[in-house]
Amino acid sequence: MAQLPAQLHQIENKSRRERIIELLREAIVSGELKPGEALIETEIAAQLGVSRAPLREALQSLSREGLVEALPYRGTIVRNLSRADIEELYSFRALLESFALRRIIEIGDPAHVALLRGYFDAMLDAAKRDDMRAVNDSDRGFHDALIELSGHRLLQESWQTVSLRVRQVMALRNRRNRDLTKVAYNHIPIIDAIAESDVARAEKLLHEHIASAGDLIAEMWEDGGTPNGATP
Amino acid sequence: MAQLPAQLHQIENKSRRERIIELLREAIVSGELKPGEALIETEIAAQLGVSRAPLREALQSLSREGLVEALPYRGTIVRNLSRADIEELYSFRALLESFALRRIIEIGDPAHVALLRGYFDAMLDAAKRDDMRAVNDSDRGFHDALIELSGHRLLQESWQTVSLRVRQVMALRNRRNRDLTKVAYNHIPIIDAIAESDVARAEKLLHEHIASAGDLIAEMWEDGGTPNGATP
DNA sequence: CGTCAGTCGATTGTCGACAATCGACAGCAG
DNA sequence: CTGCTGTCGATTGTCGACAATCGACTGACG
Repeated sequence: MAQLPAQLHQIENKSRRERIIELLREAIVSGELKPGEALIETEIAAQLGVSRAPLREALQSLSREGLVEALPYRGTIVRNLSRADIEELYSFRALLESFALRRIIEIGDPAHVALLRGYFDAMLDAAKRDDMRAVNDSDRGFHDALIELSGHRLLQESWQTVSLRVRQVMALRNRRNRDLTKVAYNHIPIIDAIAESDVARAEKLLHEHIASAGDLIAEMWEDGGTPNGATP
Repeated sequence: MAQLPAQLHQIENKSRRERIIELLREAIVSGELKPGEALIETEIAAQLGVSRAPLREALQSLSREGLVEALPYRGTIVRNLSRADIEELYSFRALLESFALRRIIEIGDPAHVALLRGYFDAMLDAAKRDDMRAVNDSDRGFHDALIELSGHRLLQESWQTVSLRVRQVMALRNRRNRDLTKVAYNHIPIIDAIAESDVARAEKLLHEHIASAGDLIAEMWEDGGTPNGATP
């Protein structure tokens, strides 16, 4: 089994369905497709050059993930986000991340802490360049890592959904320019608490960190659509 | 709009897909379809008298729920459950129910407590008749209610997945006959703690309640298949 | 003018047939 | 006997056409 030139990449061999899922998912969480927007199967299928079968299966998946809402015989729309949804999202997010954090401290691997510090360094670096995009990416990396390092697969599954919706919310809000370096430095006490295995303090800090982010967004949120209750 | 005779039921008007989902889901969580078993599209479609299109969409959903595993071009099998899966399942379950419990206490509605007591009464009643099935149903009702009463939709979504897998695990284990009335009475201190708004105590009791149930099952679990790691 | 049955276009739900991919096995070379 | 290569059956992935359902519109009727 001769080892071929190392620069050969694995070729992409995903089904149409999977690629459609990723494509639509990215369009939704990036805000390109806005809440309430109708996803008409015939249209999208034609646009992507595929038949409706794999497209329907993709929409089915997105529906399970909660990114879209499928109304029987009436179509599929990008799910609306009410202020209550935002609050639920962030409270649930705090729950999941707290759990991950407890497990990480329980494991107590110094390499984990080092990895988290790595994300902080990248975040701070980006903040100094005032590169908001990079700051957000590092921030996401940090929080994703928190879940990943917990080693809890069920948690990771659940996190995916939550994480996607958080990205969507962040893409949709009016971006208020806070002091980016300040945002980055917010993560340091949390990492320190983890390093010191201080569960209570780490949990408290993380909870505040997430809650304040959630409140900030919830406050400026205007219920565009009527997710479940109406204003008739 | 004349009110028709009250004994008229809403007629079932679900798509084939939905009915297939429910049917297969029930077959899996009841243990009728065993972990590792292959679900061949052509076979099942013929057996149910439907085409493969709605069946595939149903399998897609079950795959998202984690009840089955879809291997590209190689078929779909009922997901295997390792001992590690059981432990993850119960630790996550404890997390979700604790969260629900905190919210219920925060809401502080006496009607909620009354409802929970209702489930306990039914459970105790069934236990005295030594009706294991009814005890399990009431137990499930109690824990489902806990989630429901929290009023947190995202939590409810997440719970569905967890709840289904718990049912599956309970259906698959060798049923050890414990003292049913003892099982029922385990719930009383939790309800009392909720009634007294004692978060810490309620949470501690609930956590123990779930952990002991999980440990009991995990101990007697024999890793049938090799979910992710192998014994070659 | 308001109400209600009937009709219509748009869209989703379902079907049967065809194409693509996989693992297993047979056959050949060394 | 060992290892590689090509073929085959089984199964999934995809397609285009048809059926079912919905909301909006129309128009008659009180």
